[in-house]
Amino acid sequence: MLPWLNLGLPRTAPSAQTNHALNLSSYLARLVASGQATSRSELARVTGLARSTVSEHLAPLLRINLIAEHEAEAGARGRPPSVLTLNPQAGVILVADIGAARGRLAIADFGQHFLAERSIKTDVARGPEPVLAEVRAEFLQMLAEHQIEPHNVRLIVVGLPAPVDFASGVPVRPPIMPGWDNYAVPASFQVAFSAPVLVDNDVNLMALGEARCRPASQCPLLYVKASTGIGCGIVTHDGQLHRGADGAAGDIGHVRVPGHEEVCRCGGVGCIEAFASYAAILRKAGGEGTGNPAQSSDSVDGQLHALVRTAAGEIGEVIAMLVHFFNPGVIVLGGRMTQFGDEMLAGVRSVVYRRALPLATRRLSVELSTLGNRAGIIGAVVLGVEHVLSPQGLRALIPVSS
Amino acid sequence: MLPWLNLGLPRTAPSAQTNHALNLSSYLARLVASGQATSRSELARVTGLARSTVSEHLAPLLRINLIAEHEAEAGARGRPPSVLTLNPQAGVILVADIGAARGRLAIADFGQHFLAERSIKTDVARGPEPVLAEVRAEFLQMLAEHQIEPHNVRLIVVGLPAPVDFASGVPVRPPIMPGWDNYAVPASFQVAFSAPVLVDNDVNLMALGEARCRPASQCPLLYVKASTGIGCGIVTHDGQLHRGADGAAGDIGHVRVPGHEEVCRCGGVGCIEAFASYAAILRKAGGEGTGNPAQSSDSVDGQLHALVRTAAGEIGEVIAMLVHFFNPGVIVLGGRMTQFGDEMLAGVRSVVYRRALPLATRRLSVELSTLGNRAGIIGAVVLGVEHVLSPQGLRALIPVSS
DNA sequence: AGGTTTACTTCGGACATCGACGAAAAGAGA
DNA sequence: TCTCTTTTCGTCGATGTCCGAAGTAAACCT
Repeated sequence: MLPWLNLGLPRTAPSAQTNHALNLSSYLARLVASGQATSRSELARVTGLARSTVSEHLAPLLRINLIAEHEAEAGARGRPPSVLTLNPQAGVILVADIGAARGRLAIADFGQHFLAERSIKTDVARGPEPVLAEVRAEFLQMLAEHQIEPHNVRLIVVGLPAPVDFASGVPVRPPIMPGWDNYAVPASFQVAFSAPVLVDNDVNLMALGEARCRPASQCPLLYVKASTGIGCGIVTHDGQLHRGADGAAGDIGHVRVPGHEEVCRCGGVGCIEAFASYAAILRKAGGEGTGNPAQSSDSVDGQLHALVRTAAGEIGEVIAMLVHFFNPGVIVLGGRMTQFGDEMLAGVRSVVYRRALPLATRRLSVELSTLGNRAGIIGAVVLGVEHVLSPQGLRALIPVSS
Repeated sequence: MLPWLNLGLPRTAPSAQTNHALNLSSYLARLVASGQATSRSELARVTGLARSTVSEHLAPLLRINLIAEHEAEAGARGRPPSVLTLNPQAGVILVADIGAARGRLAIADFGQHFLAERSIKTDVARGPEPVLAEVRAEFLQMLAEHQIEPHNVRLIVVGLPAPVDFASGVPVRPPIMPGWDNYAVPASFQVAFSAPVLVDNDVNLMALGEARCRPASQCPLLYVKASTGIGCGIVTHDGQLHRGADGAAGDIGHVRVPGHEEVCRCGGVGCIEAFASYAAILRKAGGEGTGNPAQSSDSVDGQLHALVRTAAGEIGEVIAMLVHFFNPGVIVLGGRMTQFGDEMLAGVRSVVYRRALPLATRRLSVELSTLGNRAGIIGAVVLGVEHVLSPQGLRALIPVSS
């Protein structure tokens, strides 16, 4: 006799009928957005629904101009379909990937096209107000340059180099951002825009971007970023970001590695990011400061060469452990350390394949990021589009008439 | 301009209408099974559906006798409800938690009551045929003793101390089970029973059992088992088991810890389970063999005391790393190491709370398993009940008439 | 005995989904 | 050029799902 077991129940009953129509509309919109279907007939084929049902649930999306249809150039046999796309005039998403020293801002529409993009200097140590004020100003300027009315902004997505409580959009105990703890980032944007604001950890956004640019079968995916710090983004087998109980998941920079006594900015000793991060390598290589030490691995001098190899190996040790624990399908390496290219990749791979069990590495692939320093804003666009096209997001757009 | 992004889409369209009714019936059945609702009115309140809808979708479940209703003893004001329970006569689930040296078998009904339970000796090194044959024989004997017809067995759930490909039910490259690699465990049971067979890693089942015996808000949950080996089961924030890309997730026994050179049975050097597992401690404590060295921490002599403390600390180091990476809401310690009780708990806790970042440990609780050595069979029953009551499971039971 | 409360069933209406039919718009072939 | 085929799209009735209202049942309270 057991106590009652808490069976794995969804939090909400299926088919509360009020939002069932929204679920279908949302599903259709996401199929169109992902390019898996471009006409009503194709949607019917992909979903298995009747064409009439598809048309019915497409109607509200066309009515609010979220989806546009235009004539297709013919070429096939029968009547040419009316091609469905997300309407570029439906509004834009503002995304900001704020790093410790630099930030990347962009404007995207729901069709996942970048309308504008720029990189700015940020110094998060100055505190939230000046940094966010500059981001807001840059956003307004970018909008003006492209003649986009601010009220056409549907959503703002911000990535921060800190643990973030995603539900409230608030950084929690950031180790490197004095003054940001519990700062209400969404409210800061709502002085200039009326759109909702999503805030997430920057590495989470990069992981999401990489995951969505690959076949879903590669999940679970681990994105490891090595720049000033070392962090990790986790995408589970069903494509969801794993943020952990407190939004602190993936914070592997302060894992202790043996044999190193460097003092870390977190106050601890022997943290991997105190030894193997890009910043630490620069320090050891002779304090070249902000200079760019390596454009390609050919120009790496001997000492730097050795430092990168050792650091990559230590990172590989940690990754090998994560492979044991999490057994991902693919590991993507990102951050400024990937400037060292094959040096970095080989260093990590050799340790991972040597250390981890054959079963977990048999089909594992370890790769460099294909998105480079745009992974953050791409992931932010993904998060934004998925949010707007989610049933909850559509509820805000579709009038309650029906 | 991006390539098309693979937005996070569910693999199947919502509302294919053919199984929509099944979804609702499944949801109702699971609510009844978990004890969250015991009458039609209560179901209506909990789900938000109309009472008539509840009755309608309950009907097929009553018709196939999966759910039974009996008169309630009165006591409240109005008409007493007809109490709904999972019918004990609906059939049984056979569960087996097969360990390296001992196995635990049980018969349970869908109401999550254990009808029979016994422990047997197993020696998995003898290969799959003799071990599974004995399990089958024991099952048949247990059924006979309780006068249960073998054709009333609806499902068989087996836990094995090996990585398992859950979809096919086949162990893959087990490190300690010679001859089991790719052995078709389900087929082995189908010579005696006609029921479907689920096979999973034993630690996964224990993690599932612990997770379901706690409020869902404690997820994500990590279950760490330290016995002959060291393993870990992962339950994500939505209550799902994370099995990894190859079914190898949680295999943390072969994480390397610094400062130890013990040779592990996996062939590596410095694996944590070669140093800090229960078996390793017994070896070091003087090779007492199969004797039971500690019934309570009072009887632990000084040397054993120190060994346990050190081992718990090393396990704590690994757990601290997992906390950094995964940020769980609760960590449950299980396995034979928990015989050392508070000694073990204190050793792990002290390291975890000292090592991990405050953010991730602020609300983290580290606890001993409350289910003890029954966690495996309890988790197996959970997996079985959830499988039978899932929409797919119900489809097999409910005739296609409607 | 009658009122109150709670629980369950039945029934008709509102809505969703489907399949069938027909119209529209292209190319293919006579 | 005209007709046939092909593919797409819209419309309409049939079927099934879900809801709310009304009615019935079974307890307790006064």
